[in-house]
Amino acid sequence: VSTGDASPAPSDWQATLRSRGHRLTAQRQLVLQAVTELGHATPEDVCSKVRETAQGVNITTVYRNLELLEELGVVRHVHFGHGPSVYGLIGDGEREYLVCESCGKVRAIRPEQLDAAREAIRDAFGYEARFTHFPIHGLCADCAE
Amino acid sequence: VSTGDASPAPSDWQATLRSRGHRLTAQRQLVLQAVTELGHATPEDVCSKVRETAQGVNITTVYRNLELLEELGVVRHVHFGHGPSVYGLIGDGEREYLVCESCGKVRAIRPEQLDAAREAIRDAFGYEARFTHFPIHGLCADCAE
DNA sequence: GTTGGTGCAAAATGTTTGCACGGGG
DNA sequence: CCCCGTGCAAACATTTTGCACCAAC
Repeated sequence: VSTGDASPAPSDWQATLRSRGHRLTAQRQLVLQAVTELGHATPEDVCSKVRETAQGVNITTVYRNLELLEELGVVRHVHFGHGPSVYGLIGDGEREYLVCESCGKVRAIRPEQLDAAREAIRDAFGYEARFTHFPIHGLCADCAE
Repeated sequence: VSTGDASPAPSDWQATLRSRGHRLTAQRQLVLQAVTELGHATPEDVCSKVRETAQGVNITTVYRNLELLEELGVVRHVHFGHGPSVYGLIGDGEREYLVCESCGKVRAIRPEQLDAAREAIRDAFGYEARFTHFPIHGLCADCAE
């Protein structure tokens, strides 16, 4: 392979799809394209984006395709607060998140930046912490003053 | 005062309630009693428990009283996963939580047990992390093997 | 031509709101 | 006797499910 990437290559997901007996549909491609272009998006956001290209697409289809793409390891969802899930590309690696409880600002970081914290948690509790699905909540530097 | 407690004393919330123009009702007391007895409970759980004593109580009333008791600093809610919020007493101090993504087990810990992790996060990002509202997710020792 | 995918409607789930009545202070 | 709290119904927001039809392969 030319890329040293651990996650599926940009079009490899289509092969995985097929090997599992799934089909390649326009909606499926549009949902992935929407997530790619939007960066972080709710199912509602994705649906709106998809409809710019294909009018009749139903939100149900968006939910079903986001779920499938997540199973394939192409996208993942995060819970930033009380609202809807937010989907994003995995692409060149996972991200973990810091969310400020006061100003709501979200900061995406690379997992290795949290290794010290993860180690402290592992040492104390034997837990291997992951902040990809539920982010770290707290007060950011600006709000903590 | 006889207790050195930072949070309101066991019956002090009633005074705070009154000072804010609220009233002491049977439902209000029963909701708090239910949370106390259940330890960790969803609004649905609390409602069922309350109905063991007073049949006609509506879940709306439970939601409204949980919200009020939270404003008063008597209870708080946590999000353990995709389901409903879970309420608990604050009583003798806050708790923070570790939730295993694999087996679903929840471990409650005292905030100071996470001080090393909190310090690592503060050093790296200037964030003051709180795991009271959204817990730490990951793999517990048993599931990480 | 199979059988998986889609659209639509409806249900399920968790929570909030509007409103008239009743009870706490 | 005022007005906060309650019960009830309905709305709301997010996600899931059932089913007939359509389209990918």
